[in-house]
Amino acid sequence: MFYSFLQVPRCRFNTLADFSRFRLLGSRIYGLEGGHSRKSTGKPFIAKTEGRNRTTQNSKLSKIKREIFAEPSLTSAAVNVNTTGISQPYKAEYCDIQQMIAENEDLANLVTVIVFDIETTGFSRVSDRIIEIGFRDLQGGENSTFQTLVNPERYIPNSHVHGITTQMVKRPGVPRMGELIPILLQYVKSRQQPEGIVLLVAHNARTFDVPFLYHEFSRYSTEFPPNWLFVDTLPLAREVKKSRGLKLSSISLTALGDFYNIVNNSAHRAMADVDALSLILPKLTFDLKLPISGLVKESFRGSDAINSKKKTR
DNA sequence: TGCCAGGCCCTCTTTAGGGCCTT
Repeated sequence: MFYSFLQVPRCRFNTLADFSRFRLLGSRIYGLEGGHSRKSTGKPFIAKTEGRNRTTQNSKLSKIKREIFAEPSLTSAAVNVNTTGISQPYKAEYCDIQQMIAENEDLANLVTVIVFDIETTGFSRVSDRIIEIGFRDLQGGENSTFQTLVNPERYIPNSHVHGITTQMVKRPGVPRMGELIPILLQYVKSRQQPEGIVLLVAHNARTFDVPFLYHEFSRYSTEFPPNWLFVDTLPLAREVKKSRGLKLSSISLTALGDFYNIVNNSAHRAMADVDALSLILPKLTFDLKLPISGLVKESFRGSDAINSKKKTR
């Protein structure tokens, strides 16, 4: 029997419901069960506490994962990470990751899966800016989610899309990107396993979220940490639709949510979309019979998304 | 003056073009 790493009957991840929350700052709480509001948070900087102590949970999780990934097909031998287009400085680091994976049969214990989403002032990675981010570590535990508005220091022309207004992001306490990056790095670092890798998952990550994030980091002379890998769920959804012959009119996040009966009352708010994708991802990996080693295989570096060129045919 | 995002995928294609997906 084959199961997705996120959808195993034996494995109950206490990540997506029934959690209390810890707020670093702010009063607005987002959750999967209670729906989401487009109203201003007023104090936009929020982290959550979710359920149990993470150490205890990790212990159980590790045991479960050891059971899940005991199958030969899920060992590191199956991992074949594509290094095409990787710049030389990154290549050495990337080889280190490959070596690390190859030397560890217990791959799952090395990988932290974080679903993320951004809201922006528009589609141009060059001229537009990020105005909201949301992150969720699917392992759950304390402070497993991270979300905040971001002050882009400019007018927001597309409030009709996400409900985020210029006034909202100009409030005191809303960080600018330069202030947020160190905190974001610290958040991800706090979630990863020692010497582990992080899979950051987003819908249309390759051509939207990752390039946007990359350019924002570049503006502040910051590079993605070498242990960050990205996964785009758009091609996964495309593959599911193709291989299973699903009658999906679209593979947008909204359409996928509808298809899998996932309620999202605040689409186009970062954390609401993160929560939706957090529920869609297990469905996709299950349908594709994709273990975590498969997700690693599907992953790419941030620099790959920037350096890739349009295919010539 | 005109443009104003860009990469992937599909097909009525491959020496191309249009739709999709993200905000």
